[in-house]
Amino acid sequence: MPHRRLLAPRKTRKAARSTGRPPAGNGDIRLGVLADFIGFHLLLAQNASFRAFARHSGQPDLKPGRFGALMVIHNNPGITQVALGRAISRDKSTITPLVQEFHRRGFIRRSPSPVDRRSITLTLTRAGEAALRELLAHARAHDRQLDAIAGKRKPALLVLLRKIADELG
Amino acid sequence: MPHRRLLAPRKTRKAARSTGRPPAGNGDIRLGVLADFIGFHLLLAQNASFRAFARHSGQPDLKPGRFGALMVIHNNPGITQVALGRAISRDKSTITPLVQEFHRRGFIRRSPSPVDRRSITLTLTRAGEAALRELLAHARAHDRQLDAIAGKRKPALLVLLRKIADELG
DNA sequence: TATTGTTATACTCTATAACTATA
DNA sequence: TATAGTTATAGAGTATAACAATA
Repeated sequence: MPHRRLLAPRKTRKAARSTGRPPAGNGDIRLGVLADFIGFHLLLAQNASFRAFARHSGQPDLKPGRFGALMVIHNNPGITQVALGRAISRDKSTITPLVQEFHRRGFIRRSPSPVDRRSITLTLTRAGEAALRELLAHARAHDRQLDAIAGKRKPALLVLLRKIADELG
Repeated sequence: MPHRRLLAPRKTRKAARSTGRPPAGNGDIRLGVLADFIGFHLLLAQNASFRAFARHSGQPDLKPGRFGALMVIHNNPGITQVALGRAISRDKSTITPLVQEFHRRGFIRRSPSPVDRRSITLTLTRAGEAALRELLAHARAHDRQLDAIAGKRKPALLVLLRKIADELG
């Protein structure tokens, strides 16, 4: 169902990040029919997973959306800004400050496209690759927690999640 | 937010995956090691579920966060603003404009608490219950799609998702 | 002193529209 | 005409801090 954030902000601000958890004390709240909705539990699980990752990633500087962008640049070196925007479903005007931040931090190289002088191609620098590797290490450690919870049901779980993403997307 | 969408919605993804295209011209993006992460698929599934719900809910007027709040008030009539905030993990300063909007639209009644003169208790009006019912109908229809995808594995899926939310939350 | 609700303010993320320089 | 990237601006959602009333 509801694809609404019932429990947690999808990203926490600096102050809230120190605790990393939503305020406690809602134990006596009744959820009603929501309790049987797959979508609702999907939401809760994803939020918990995200919070746990943010808590342990130790990269308070690298904001939520940045990870996916780094990943896409890594896997698609030479991608243009507009293509990056399409890949992560963001408008080009949203990409501009993002790549500016990456550039300021020395994570990417911006080179004029050899084939289209309007375009700028993006590639990760050594520092960018290193930052991504570190994030990936945290992501792997985090996913090992999830693996431990899923146990031998992991393949079945992945199949279901993939089906949901494919058939509903 | 939905959160970080790493993939464009399916319709905008290009099908052509065959010949020698430039490494990254458009939406044909390679995901790399993320592909085996539970957390990543959780994210995609939740985003897809969210988009599908938003697409079919046909309630442009009722903004995202509002549904969960209505639900909580329905299930906990007489709840105070601070308690509502805790239930949906929002600060009380975020709740104020939310309840003001509900009140303006005739969805809730605000009565002074009989036991604590600092508090205001919230209950849904007829109109509020009706609005919630309509949203619920959409939510149910949406979750039936998810049920169809999960099939007889639904109970096992819910168990896993609950475990993830509990142990990581 | 602590808590409830309100207000003032600020920050993040996002988009649209207008602009430029190319195509 | 159309597209790539930048800039200006706006809106939604959230939070912190300070306040008055009350506990």
